[in-house]
Amino acid sequence: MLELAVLGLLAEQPRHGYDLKKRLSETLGPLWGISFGSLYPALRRLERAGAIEAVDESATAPTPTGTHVPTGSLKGDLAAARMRLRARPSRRTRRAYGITDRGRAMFAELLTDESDDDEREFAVKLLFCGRLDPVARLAFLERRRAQLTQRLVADRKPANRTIDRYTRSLLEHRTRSTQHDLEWIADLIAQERAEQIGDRTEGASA
Amino acid sequence: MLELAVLGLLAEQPRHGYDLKKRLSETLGPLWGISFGSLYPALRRLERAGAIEAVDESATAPTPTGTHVPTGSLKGDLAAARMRLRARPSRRTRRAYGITDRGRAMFAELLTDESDDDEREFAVKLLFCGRLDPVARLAFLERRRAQLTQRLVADRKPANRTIDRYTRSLLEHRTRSTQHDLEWIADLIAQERAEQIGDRTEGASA
DNA sequence: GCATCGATATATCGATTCGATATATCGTGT
DNA sequence: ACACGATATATCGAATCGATATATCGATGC
Repeated sequence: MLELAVLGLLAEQPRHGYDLKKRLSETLGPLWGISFGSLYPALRRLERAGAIEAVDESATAPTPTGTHVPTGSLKGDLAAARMRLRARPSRRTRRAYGITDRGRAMFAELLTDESDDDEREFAVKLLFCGRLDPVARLAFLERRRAQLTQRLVADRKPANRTIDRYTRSLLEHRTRSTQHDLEWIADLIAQERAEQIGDRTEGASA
Repeated sequence: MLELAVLGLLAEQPRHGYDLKKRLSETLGPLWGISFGSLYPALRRLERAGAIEAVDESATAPTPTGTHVPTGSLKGDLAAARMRLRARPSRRTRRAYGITDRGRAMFAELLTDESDDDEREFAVKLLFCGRLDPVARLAFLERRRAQLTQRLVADRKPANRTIDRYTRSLLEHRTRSTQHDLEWIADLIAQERAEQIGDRTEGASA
């Protein structure tokens, strides 16, 4: 799971641990607060497996991450100039990783696997599903749709036991949320289909 | 977290592991698929800590869990009669646990703690917040509201980096979901307030 | 009767993840 | 000069997961 996320980000460009964590927390937000205690071990795992490797920063990365958008003050400019001079910002031995071919293969495999994803896994895969071919992507979204539909069906028959008031509220809210999710996925699917038809038509007319 | 959930359920009545897992998965649903690999160790932890203890089933439990609502056929009745005769269904050495005073104290403490809950923790606490006094319950709900409001504010300023199409969709959906959650909590809070006022009025008139 | 299947039930293992903590550097504000 | 907050990596023990093993029971089919 973490490995998929890490490989997905590193496939774009080399990054270091802190940066990976920031990106992922920004995007996955409250759904998954990744901790360094899992991230750094994961990086070492991936490195041992030959999926990623340490790279020289500044070589490949045009945006050195920590640029921070200086406040525009004179001091800010000076600081930026100093940064540029030193070439390597290097806050406490920064270690950037890049993805290898082996890693790319691994990523493709993890992204393609058709298991019954939980909320997190779905979110992570969605984040990278732009790298799937249209057919696989549609299948991925359809799987999610089926899953949510199934969940709604299960929610339909309320448990026979006595339900506390707050429990009932939670259950009802969950059902509404699932419906909300379902509409969202349905929209995504509709868009995908529209585009695929569009592509075909263009292809035929060309 | 698991401890809070287990103690909360056992405070109602004695239960065994499998049953606990079923109840929790039913209610927390996709948010938290508790595994036996965490449940059984948790039970032993709690037992070691003197928060729960093995109890004789059938002694306290009027509903033997596995009642299953017989199909109404003759065979079903016979099976039920056999069950009743044997008194102890006992599928593979079933171990039921009951809560102790120590456990009740622990539960109260876990439920009352005012940390910044994640989604799971909030759901679990909500499940049991009926056992909080009205003031503490309102405070709990208000904390959640503040948290969600804060999250919306954070979502407001979109990252400066380039965002992939699916990432954007995910982000937008997350914001909508948070709004949805916020409305829900606001409703719960409104209800609480209405009732507290109602109680005060009744008390004054009595 | 008997075989088999699915639900019930507990247990354990290795691997993953979490949460807290330690440490260090850098830029900024005072 | 100093403190502070953001950046950055690392590690530890504990909690959790996911898979697997094992056993019993009731129901279904032959």
